[in-house]
Amino acid sequence: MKTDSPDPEGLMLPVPGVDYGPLDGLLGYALRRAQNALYLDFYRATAEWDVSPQRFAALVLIARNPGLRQGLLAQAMGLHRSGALRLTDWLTAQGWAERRDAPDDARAWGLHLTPTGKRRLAKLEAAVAEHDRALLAALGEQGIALKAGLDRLAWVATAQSTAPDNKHRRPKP
Amino acid sequence: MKTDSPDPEGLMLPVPGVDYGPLDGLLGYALRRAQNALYLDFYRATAEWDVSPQRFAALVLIARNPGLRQGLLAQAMGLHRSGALRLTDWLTAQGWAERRDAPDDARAWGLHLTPTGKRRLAKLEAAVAEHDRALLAALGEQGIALKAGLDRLAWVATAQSTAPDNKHRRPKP
DNA sequence: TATTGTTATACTCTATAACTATA
DNA sequence: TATAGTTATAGAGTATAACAATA
Repeated sequence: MKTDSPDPEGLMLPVPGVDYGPLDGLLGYALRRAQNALYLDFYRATAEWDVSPQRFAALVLIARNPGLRQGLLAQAMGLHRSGALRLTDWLTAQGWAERRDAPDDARAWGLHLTPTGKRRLAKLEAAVAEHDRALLAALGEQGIALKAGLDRLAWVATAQSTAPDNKHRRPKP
Repeated sequence: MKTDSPDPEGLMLPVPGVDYGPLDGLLGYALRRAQNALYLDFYRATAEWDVSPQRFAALVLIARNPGLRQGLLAQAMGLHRSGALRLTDWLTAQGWAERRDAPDDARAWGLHLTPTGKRRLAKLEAAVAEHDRALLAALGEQGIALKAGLDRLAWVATAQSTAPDNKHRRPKP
């Protein structure tokens, strides 16, 4: 018998012969498909750094806000404190970032990139920017409109779910 | 001392005073922010059914393609076989769906909604459709363009990452 | 009394690998 | 020999809860 070979997982391609019903018309499903594709493409474009999109975002935030607190990082990324801790642990273990004492609060850390991290991030940022440019180029003028539409959608959906007459229900508390 | 109360996690709101650097300009980051917001809003709008967006998609696929194989479900959703198994386990355990013998292949299952599942899905689909309509309404004519842009982006990003001159590297194999 | 970060723990999601029973 | 599904396991990711040190 043949031992299972790894399948090319993750590609959320439309399967011929399968009826997607209302999914094809939903904004939310289109968003998921797009994010799935973009996620895989991000990995391809940044393979040599082995950094997930989320970790990339954390690196940029630390780089642009030297001394950033873990708590603020969590808030900016929509994470729990403990999530920011794990994230920071990984970044420090990989040599990207380091914790230094915060000058004004003995409880807190200030997060900083290491010199190595700065050097690596410069190249990684360039690769990500190039990746994004390639996508925008392929989309043409639709790309600009898309970006604007996404920014607005984030705003609208947030307004909708935090409207005062709506019950808040977080996923699986 | 006060025992920790659960924080309102998951909202990826821009934090005042934090510099997001290049993130604000990236298509990929805009996509992530939008999906984050939409995800939370989906949960709010469908709270009484306790079904995630992904499980909702599975239900629709089974409903529109009675007798669907687990393997095809996996393919359509970009999952591994074992992922479709877990998903199906959950759907059957909750009374949404059931496995029946496939008429033409003794190895395979045919997936079907239960009568209860059909009844529940009708209402859930209506709630999701209404949720989507509300978003589109709030976006105005930008919404139509956004939907089209997302469809195209999924296509473009897929083409980019599956181009013959690009190395395939799946995330963390 | 509240906040920052930590530890310990648990649950979800999703993958890999090896297995079975069919084909 | 290949395919459909299963089992067992492992690794992310992210949450909760209780805690220490500091504010």
